[in-house]
Amino acid sequence: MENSDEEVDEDETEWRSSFTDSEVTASVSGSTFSKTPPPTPAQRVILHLDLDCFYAQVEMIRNPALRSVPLGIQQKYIIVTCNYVAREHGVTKLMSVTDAKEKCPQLVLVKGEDLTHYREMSYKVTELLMSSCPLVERLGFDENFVDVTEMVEKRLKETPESSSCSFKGHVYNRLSADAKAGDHPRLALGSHIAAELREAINSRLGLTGCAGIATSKLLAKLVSGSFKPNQQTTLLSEDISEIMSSLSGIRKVPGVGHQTAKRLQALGVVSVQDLQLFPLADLVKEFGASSAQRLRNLALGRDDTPVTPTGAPQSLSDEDSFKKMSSTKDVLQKIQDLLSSLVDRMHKDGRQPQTFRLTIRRYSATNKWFSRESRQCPIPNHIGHKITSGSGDALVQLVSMAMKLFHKMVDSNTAFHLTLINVCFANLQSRAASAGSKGSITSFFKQGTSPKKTQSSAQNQVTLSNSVASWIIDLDVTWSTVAHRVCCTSGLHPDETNNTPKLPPNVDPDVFRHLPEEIQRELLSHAYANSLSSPLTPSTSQAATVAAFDGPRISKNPPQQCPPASKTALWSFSDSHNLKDKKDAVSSVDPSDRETTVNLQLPAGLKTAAGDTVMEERRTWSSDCEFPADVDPKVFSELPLDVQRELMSTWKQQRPVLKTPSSWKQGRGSVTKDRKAAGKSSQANNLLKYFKPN
DNA sequence: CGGGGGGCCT
DNA sequence: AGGCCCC
Ligand SMILES: Nc1ccn([C@H]2C[C@H](O)[C@@H](COP(=O)(O)OP(=O)(O)OP(=O)(O)O)O2)c(=O)n1
Ligand SMILES: [Mg+2]
Ligand SMILES: [Mg+2]
Repeated sequence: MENSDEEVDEDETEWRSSFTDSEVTASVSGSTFSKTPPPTPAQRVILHLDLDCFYAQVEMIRNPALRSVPLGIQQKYIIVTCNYVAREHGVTKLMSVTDAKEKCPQLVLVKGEDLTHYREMSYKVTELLMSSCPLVERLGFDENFVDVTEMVEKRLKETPESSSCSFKGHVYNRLSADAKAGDHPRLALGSHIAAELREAINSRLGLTGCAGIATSKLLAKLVSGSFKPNQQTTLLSEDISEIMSSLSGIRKVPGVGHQTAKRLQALGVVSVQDLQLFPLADLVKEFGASSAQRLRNLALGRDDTPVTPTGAPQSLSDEDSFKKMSSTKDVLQKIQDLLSSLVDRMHKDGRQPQTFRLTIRRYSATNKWFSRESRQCPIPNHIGHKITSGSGDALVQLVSMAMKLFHKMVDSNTAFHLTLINVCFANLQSRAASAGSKGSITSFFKQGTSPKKTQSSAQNQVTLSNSVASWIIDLDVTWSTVAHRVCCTSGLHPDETNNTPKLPPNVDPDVFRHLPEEIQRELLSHAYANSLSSPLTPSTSQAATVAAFDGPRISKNPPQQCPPASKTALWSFSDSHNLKDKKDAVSSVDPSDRETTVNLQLPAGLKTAAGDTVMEERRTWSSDCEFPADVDPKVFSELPLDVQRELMSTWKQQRPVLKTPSSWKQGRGSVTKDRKAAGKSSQANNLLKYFKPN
C-alpha cells in the first residue's frame, strides 16, 4: 500500500542522465566483448506484479455478494484497504473507520485482523509465478518481482520473429501502441509474459492485478502503478529519467522511508531532482558513503539489485493490539491465545523454530505509535521438536517461556499499560537438529533453511537449480486439530501478589495460577520428588539439553497424533501443475478433540519468574568466561559447534539479566556469529536492503 | 481511532 | 535488541 503521506510536490524539470544502467557495470568486469555465453545479459527484464486491493479481493472471492457493494477491510479502527467500488466513493487505503463512514455511509465492513486467508492466497500467487519462472521475490503479501530475462532470451532465440511483436498493455509515456516493439524486443516480450502471468493468476486464482515491466526492480515497481486497476505498463529505457522526475517527492522512491526523507529534508532535499543534483560529498557526510551512493543511484533510477528468490519465510509472528492491558493475568491469556495460533501455523509449516521473541508496545501519551521492546531466547530442542511434531504440549512450555521474557521487560509489581503484544518464531530450521555426537557432520547438514542470502552470485540462472532444490522443506499437510486450551479453564482467583504456594523451581507461577485446581494439586504432590530425581546426569549424548530437563509429566491420555501424512512439499518448484484448487482450504475441526485431554508438561528448563531464589542448580560464573565455572573449557571446546551454541544460549538465559542492569557490557563472545549462513556480509550497504546490492 | 504482518542490517 | 525499510 502506498505511503499515507500526502506530499504536495510537483516539479517538471527535464533532466537527462546518461542512463548507464548499473547492470552494465557488472558485465564490464570481464572485457568489452563478452566471451562465451554472457553470464549476465546486458539488459535484464524484470516484472513487478501488484494485486488490486488485495485483502478486499480475497474477501470478495470468499463472498461474491461483496463485489457489487463498497467494501472496506477493517483492522481495529482502520480501513486497511477497500475495493474499487468504495474508492469511487472517496474511501482510501489506511483511512480511519469514522472518516470512511463519513465519506461512504453504506460502506460494508469486513474484519481483516486475521491474515490467514490473505497469507494463503498470497503464497498461491507466488507459487503460481514460480511454476513459470523460479526467480520470484515477494514483497509483502501482494507483490512479486519476477526476473524473466532468461525466458525472454529463450523466446528470442527459438522464435526470432517474436521480436517484431508489439507491446501488451500500456507503454509509459506513449500513446497506445505506437511504440515500436522492434526497438525494444526484450521488453516487448516481457510485456507478453506479464500478460500471460496476469492471465494465469486471474484464471486459476480469480485475482486481478497490475504489472510493471522494466529493466530493474526499482523501475518495474515504479511503473507498475501507472494505470491502476488490473492493467500493465512497460517502461522504455529512454523514459527512465522521465518517470523519476514525475515522482512527487523522494518519499515515492522505494527505499526512502520516513526517517531518510526527514534527514534529506533537513538538507533541503525534497524532490527527486534535488537528490539527483545534491553534492555527493554532502550526502556522504550525512549518510555514509555507501548509503549516499545508493540514494543517488535510486534518484537517478539506477538499481542493479537482483531478484532474490524469497523462499520460505524467515519468521512467523502473531500479534494483537488493544487500548489497554495492565494485568499479568490478561497478558498471560493474550500470550496464550497468540501462541496457540502461532504454534499451529508453525506446525503446518513443518520447520522447527530455534528462537522465540516477545515484543510489547507500552502506552505513552506522546509517542504513542512508537517504540516497541522485545526480548528473545533460544527454544530448547525438545520443545521446538514438539512444535514441529505437533505433540501438543509445547504450548504450556512456550507460554512459560514467554512469561519469563515478559518479566524481563515489565515489572509486574508496578503499574504498566501495554497496547500491543507480538509473539514470533524465528531461526527456522528445516530439519530437526539432533545434537548428536557427530557434531561437525550434523552442523554441516543443518545449515540449510532458505537460499536467501546464501547465493551471492550476481548472475542468476546458474545457481538456480541449487537454490530451488534447497527450498524443499518439510511441509506437514495434516490439519492440526489441537486447539489446546490446556491451562485456561481456571476457576482460580488470579492474585497478582504472591499468594501462590511455594512451587517447584521449574514451574512458572503465572502459568500455575491459571491451571485447573486438580492439576495444581497434582503438580504440587509430584513436583518435589521428581525435580530431585530427574535433572542432572542427563543420560547421554543429549548434552545440549542438560539444562532443559523435563519436569514431571502428567498425562491422562497420550496426545493423539494426527497421522502426519507429511509429504515433503516444496515451496518452489519448476513444474507447473496442481495449484488447481477450488475447495477453500478450510478443514473441519476434529470433534474427538473436544474432550481436552490434559497432557501437561511442566515448563522445562525454565525457572520461576524473574529473580527467584529457588534455583537449585545454581552455577557460579567465572568473570572472564562465557560459560559457567563448573564447565571444563576443554571439554566444551570439543563439543560440536551447534551444541556449544545451544549450551551457551541456555546459560546466557540463566544469567541475571534482570532490569536494573549491572551496567557492564559483555563483549562479543567469539562463539557462533550466526547460524543462517548469513555469511555473505558483503557490502555494508544499509538503506536499501530492499534493493539490496549484489 | 495508527493494522498486522514481513525483511535485513547494525 | 533495536532501527528502518516494505506491503
Ligand atoms: N501499511 C499497509 C499496507 C498494506 N497492507 C495490506 C493491505 C493491502 O490489501 C495489502 C496490499 O497492499 P497494497 O499497497 O498493494 O494495497 P492494495 O493491494 O490493497 O491496493 P492497490 O489496488 O492500490 O494495490 O497489504 C497493510 O496491511 N498495511
Ligand atoms: Mg502492493
Ligand atoms: Mg496491491
